[in-house]
Amino acid sequence: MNVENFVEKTDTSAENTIENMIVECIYKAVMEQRLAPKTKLSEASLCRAFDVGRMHVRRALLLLSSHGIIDLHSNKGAYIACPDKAQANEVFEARMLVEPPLVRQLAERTAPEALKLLADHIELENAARESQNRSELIRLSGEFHTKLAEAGQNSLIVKMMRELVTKTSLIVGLFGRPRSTSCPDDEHSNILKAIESGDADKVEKLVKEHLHHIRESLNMDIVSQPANDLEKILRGEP
Amino acid sequence: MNVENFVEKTDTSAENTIENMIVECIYKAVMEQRLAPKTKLSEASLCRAFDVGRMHVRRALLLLSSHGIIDLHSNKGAYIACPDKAQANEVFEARMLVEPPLVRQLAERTAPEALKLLADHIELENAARESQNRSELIRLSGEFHTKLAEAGQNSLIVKMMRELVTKTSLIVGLFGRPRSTSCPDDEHSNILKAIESGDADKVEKLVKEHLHHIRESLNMDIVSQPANDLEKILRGEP
DNA sequence: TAGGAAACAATTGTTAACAATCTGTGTCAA
DNA sequence: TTGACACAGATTGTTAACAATTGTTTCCTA
Repeated sequence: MNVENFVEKTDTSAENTIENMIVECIYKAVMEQRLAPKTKLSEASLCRAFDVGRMHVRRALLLLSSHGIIDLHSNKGAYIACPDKAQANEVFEARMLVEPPLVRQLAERTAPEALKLLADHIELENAARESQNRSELIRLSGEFHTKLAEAGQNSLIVKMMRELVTKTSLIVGLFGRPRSTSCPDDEHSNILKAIESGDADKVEKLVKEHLHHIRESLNMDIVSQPANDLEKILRGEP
Repeated sequence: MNVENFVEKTDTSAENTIENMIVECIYKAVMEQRLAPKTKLSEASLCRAFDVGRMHVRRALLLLSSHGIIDLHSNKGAYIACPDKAQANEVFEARMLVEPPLVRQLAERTAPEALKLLADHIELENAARESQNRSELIRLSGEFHTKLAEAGQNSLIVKMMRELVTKTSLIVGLFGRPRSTSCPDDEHSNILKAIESGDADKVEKLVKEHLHHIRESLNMDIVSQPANDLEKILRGEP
């Protein structure tokens, strides 16, 4: 039997663990702004929601906190992260640092298949926009930037972009105008066109502008930080 | 009493947890190349080493694996990551993407205090080089790049650089010439000078060259990947 | 009635026992 | 000698009970 060759078949970094499943679900919920900052994620409720033991939930929470998506307060529980102005600025600074060279590299050399995936993704965005599926559109708008990273074929960059984009979702939810989606309508399409035309300077400029637009659509000076106690007083949130 | 203001004094993201302590120690050991790739980190031995319960060890291992520093094999244990050629290339690609814009930004605007810290660090490197303290020099050489990120004041970038630099340590340990330290002697000093002189183009070029030098000092085609069983057969490693 | 202490409930943190899996060794038969 | 099989030991994965902390309610007193 040639079983030897298949050792580690199900094993090697399959990442199909329960913990990762929970993490993925919460990432997605945050991306769709269905989980707002400061929302409490109690262990018991997560156990029920995913029908798993407390151990897996706690491990998932640890991972999420190490990614900065939630905050773990000792003896008090896990809460969706609520970035303040300074942290929001850090996220945008990091994106301004990483994304321009990333797309520049894409313009210089990218496989046609990767470009096709990006084009398909933009179609999904358009469809969601037309069907007025807001949460879907919000998620897809963010994911476009993750897809850009995926086109770059570097799993480390992809991972970092996923974190940054997810945090951006939190920030837009906090500081954005009520009905705004994080990305202006046709800018993604223009970015893709610039990549396809191989114009590195142009795409770098477009991406910088795009990030600026997102940032400028926010008002970080608002007290949007829902005052912990006030919130509880006004509405009876569990 | 104005106790209200001091709520969360000891709490807010203090990060002084046992898990983080363990993670820090292992990071440091990897940076000093005292923990070689494929080294097994059994739960029991870590419990003894740090004198903590198994729970904390397991949580620390989970964090390390999510950072890509160790690999967790189901039911088999935790092993220091052993990057293959492809993964090593990803690390260098990511650094080539992030570090040039990072130092460019430093050249454009950096507080004098931050530059002082970098100069002090280079002094430490020189001292370690002269006193032939190899493991210290290896760690400091890597940490210089982390300090560059710290000078940029962005905790997200710092975190990413720490991961990248630590993985670079693993890679250099695997593919590097036996006695080489990861960074050529005086290049750090030249980089700092270029930052101080505010010459963004020059420092970007120097950093790119620096990364190229590190990469070129490696031979990734060697079978350095210590065959799992061979290693155990030849030496009686615990 | 307001303030505060005490009991209670709910939630998180920790430990220890148990279950499942893997590793290595020794025996036996071909 | 080689291979298969079974058993024992060690290691990891899981569960459940227990401890500790927080938050809330109740009740008593000034």
